[in-house]
Amino acid sequence: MAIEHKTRTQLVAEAIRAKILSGEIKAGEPLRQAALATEMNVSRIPVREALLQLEAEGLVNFEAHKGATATELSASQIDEIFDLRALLEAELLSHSIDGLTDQDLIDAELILTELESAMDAGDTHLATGDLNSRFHGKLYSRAQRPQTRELVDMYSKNSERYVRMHILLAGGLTTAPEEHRTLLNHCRAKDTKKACDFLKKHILGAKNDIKKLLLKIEDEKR
Amino acid sequence: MAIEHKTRTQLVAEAIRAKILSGEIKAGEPLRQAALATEMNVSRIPVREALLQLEAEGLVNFEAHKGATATELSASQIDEIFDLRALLEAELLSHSIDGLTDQDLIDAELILTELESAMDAGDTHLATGDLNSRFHGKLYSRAQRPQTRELVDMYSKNSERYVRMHILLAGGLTTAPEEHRTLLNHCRAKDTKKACDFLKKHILGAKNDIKKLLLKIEDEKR
DNA sequence: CTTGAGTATAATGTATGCTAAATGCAATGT
DNA sequence: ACATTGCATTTAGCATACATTATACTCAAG
Repeated sequence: MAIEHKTRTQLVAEAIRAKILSGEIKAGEPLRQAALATEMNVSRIPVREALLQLEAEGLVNFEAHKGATATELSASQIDEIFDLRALLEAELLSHSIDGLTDQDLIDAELILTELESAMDAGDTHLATGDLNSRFHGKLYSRAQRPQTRELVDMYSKNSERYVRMHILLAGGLTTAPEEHRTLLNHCRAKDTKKACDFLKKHILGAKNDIKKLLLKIEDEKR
Repeated sequence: MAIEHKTRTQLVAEAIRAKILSGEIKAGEPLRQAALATEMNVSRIPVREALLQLEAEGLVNFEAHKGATATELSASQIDEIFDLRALLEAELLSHSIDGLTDQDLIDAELILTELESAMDAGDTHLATGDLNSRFHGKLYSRAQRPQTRELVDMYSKNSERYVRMHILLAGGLTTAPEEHRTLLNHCRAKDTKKACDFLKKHILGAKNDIKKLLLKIEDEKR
């Protein structure tokens, strides 16, 4: 039982990350080192290092002598990221699907029902952020592709805020629940091709919804 | 013409990166902050930040309170990285190929002949590091997929040392030149499917060569 | 009124030094 | 001889202080 000794840098990074993902810090907003430092009772050094880390995660843009801002994803960037996700997640699934145990599939189904009841209850926060990624993650859990997994997690985290925004503004991805069921069934049948193709469609479908919304917002800015 | 004002952090990062890629710093070797700082006549702060950046690039492992080490890629990690490269580079090429101009193709061919004469002259350094990636990069140049491109560049940089090691130890990838020609011809013909499939094979072939070599080395360690 | 140089100010970048954690070694006890 | 505890040394983490860069503002010239 090793107790975790977290460095201030890690704590600060977690705090800022949470703020960005929750929307408390909006896209494009500048992140002042001094302000964050005093707010969290640390010096600017750990703040700087945390920002550097978040830049690697794609949540922050760091420009020399100009400071950091929360990244603002344009419609075209969303487009590309979701294409990447479709590609990478299908790859992961293809390597994982044969290794999925009965228990894994049961677990995935449990997560699904939990997700559905959360959505019925109107809990968009849990429904999108945590449960959704846990469902997908469960399906990828047997892939034994740590680097690919890391990429996928990074991009899904990064697009999470936009998915959530979309659900709030557009009244929810009402198609998602059935799609998840279909995907799960393909996995049960160990039908790799169908499962991966369907997964790609699932992700690209979400992309199109979100992109439409973003384009509308970008237009309205003029 | 804006003059570049590079921060010390950036300079240090470049220096350390070059040392790792050139093999001057070997995989697994610890990177002492104080030593690097005095060596480069800077304080430890820019060194720390540079190491953080390099960690994001996958060239360095950073463990709290224990320090940084140059990453050591196992055979299975090489395996995964090259699979990713095959996937991502094919994706890039598929988005770029239709946009390639005649001039692009001429440029690519010029790079190829330069590469070939460099290899004939036994210049493995130039041949692998720079020219090879410039050839591939030219083919991807019209993709308009900046994030994908960034990933591809990252992974190819990261595996560069292993490719070079392979060339040194195994006497060179003698198949590469003809393969590059074939790939270029498919691009000229705008035959997206053939080109992408061939590119994947090209990358996966290199993977297998390098993996064999790595497995042999890993065995010899016992 | 516009434009441009110069300066003031605020933010980032970096050095120095202190604090705290991890590692190796020695001493002590079994 | 071995394990274990405590100390010393090394190294990383962090705070404070200073240097440098970018930017906004002023004021003068056209």
